[in-house]
Amino acid sequence: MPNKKEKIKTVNKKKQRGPRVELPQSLRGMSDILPKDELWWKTVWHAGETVSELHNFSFIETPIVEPAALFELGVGASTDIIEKEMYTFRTKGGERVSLRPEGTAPVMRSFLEHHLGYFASPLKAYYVGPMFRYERPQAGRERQHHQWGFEIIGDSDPLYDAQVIIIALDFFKALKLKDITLKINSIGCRVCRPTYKEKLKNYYQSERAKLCRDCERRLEMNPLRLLDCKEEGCRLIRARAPIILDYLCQGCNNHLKSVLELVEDNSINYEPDPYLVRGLDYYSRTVFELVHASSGLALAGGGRYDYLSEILSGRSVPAVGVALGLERIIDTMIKSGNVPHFRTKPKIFFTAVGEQAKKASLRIMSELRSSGIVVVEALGKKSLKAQLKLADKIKAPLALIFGQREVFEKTVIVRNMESGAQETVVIDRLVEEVKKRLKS
RNA sequence: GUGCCUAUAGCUUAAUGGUAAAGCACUGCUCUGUGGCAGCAGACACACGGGUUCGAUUCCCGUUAGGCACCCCA
Repeated sequence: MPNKKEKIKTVNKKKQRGPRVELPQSLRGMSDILPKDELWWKTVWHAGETVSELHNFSFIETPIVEPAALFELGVGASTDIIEKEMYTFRTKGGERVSLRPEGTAPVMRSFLEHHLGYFASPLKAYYVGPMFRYERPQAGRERQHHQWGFEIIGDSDPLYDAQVIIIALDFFKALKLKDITLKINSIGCRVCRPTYKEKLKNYYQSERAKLCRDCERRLEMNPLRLLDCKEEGCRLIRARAPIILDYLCQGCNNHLKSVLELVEDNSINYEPDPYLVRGLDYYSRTVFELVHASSGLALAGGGRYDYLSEILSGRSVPAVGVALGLERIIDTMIKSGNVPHFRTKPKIFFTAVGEQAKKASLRIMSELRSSGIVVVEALGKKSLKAQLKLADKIKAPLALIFGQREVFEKTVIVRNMESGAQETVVIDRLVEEVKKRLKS
């Protein structure tokens, strides 16, 4: 006997194993969003839609691929994002194109290309979609990630700086995400920033011998980044470094003051951070990050970009915006014990036994669905037992049982899954009866 | 791009220089038209490639992917 069994086993195994093929995997740093995370993503999308509507932001969507020059000009050719992290390639037609590393430059491009200033002034628009950066993945960093962004284009009033901060915080509030701190700074304008940069460079030059190796490099490449170094020695040097606030011009100073006043007026928990500098060239004046307390991760970042339009088109259009990192937000919510609070409709489970019943059931399910009832089935399963097991698994409040007998009687059994009570209902009244039971 | 760590079933984790075990999940049976509980049975894995070896899932190297740090950023 055992011999027989073994023989069959091996035969089956051989049959099942086809030729070995290698499944192409997803690329590094690019992950699938799987059904198990559906509720998280819907929670975020729903919060985003709600907040956008309440603030009257219009929807805009730009292509994922743009001319490489858009970002090289807009974001800044010497920034790390462009220099090392952008996916740039040639198309068959020979154009140099890039996968967008961020959303602001494309929205500005669209604003200028379609003269959206005529649509609304200022234009308030939101976008959501994937962004691409060729980086080494680690916690809170992926090569493809999703951002939800808000832009206000066409006005330089500090009120709008405050508004983008508020809308981002409203987003977090809608997600019930707590412990968010606003880190804020001004990086000045092209009048005052160069002076400060020079001062900073001079100061660090004098301390050069004590700097770490990275900072020696930063001194030449990007002096503002010196302020970011986490080395103990460099931090000590930083403590006595000139800070930009002392070098802001009158205009920038007033602007920052107004923004901070508005932030305080709205009782926003904030921390002025004179060392906050952001890696994109187009920022001017206000820059900020919204940081989650326990992880220290920036969940959103933004600022004013009054020069972007000029760089792209020669026309001066002031603007301010913010972008939220969706993967980081979901990750943070999971880690801080939040639950997805997106509400799905109750699902009722339809079971059918026997060929005839199964054939007739599609029509009945259609009728239920037309009335807005979510119907789940597993008609591929033979036994009623297996079908009811699934009904239990998805926590359906009601199961409908439709078999040979019911086909003839033109009825359906409605089973309350919690109490186990069941009633026979004529098909004509099924929608009505199901609705009645879902309400109570 | 640099450095360190990791890779066993769908998931979480064992063991082993002689091709692998468990829990959860899955399929089915006990129960031919009634879920949750239980029992039983079944299917499913050593990431890929190379080397050392009589023999490698185990040791070594490479590739790929994941984690962490740097760099930078959402």
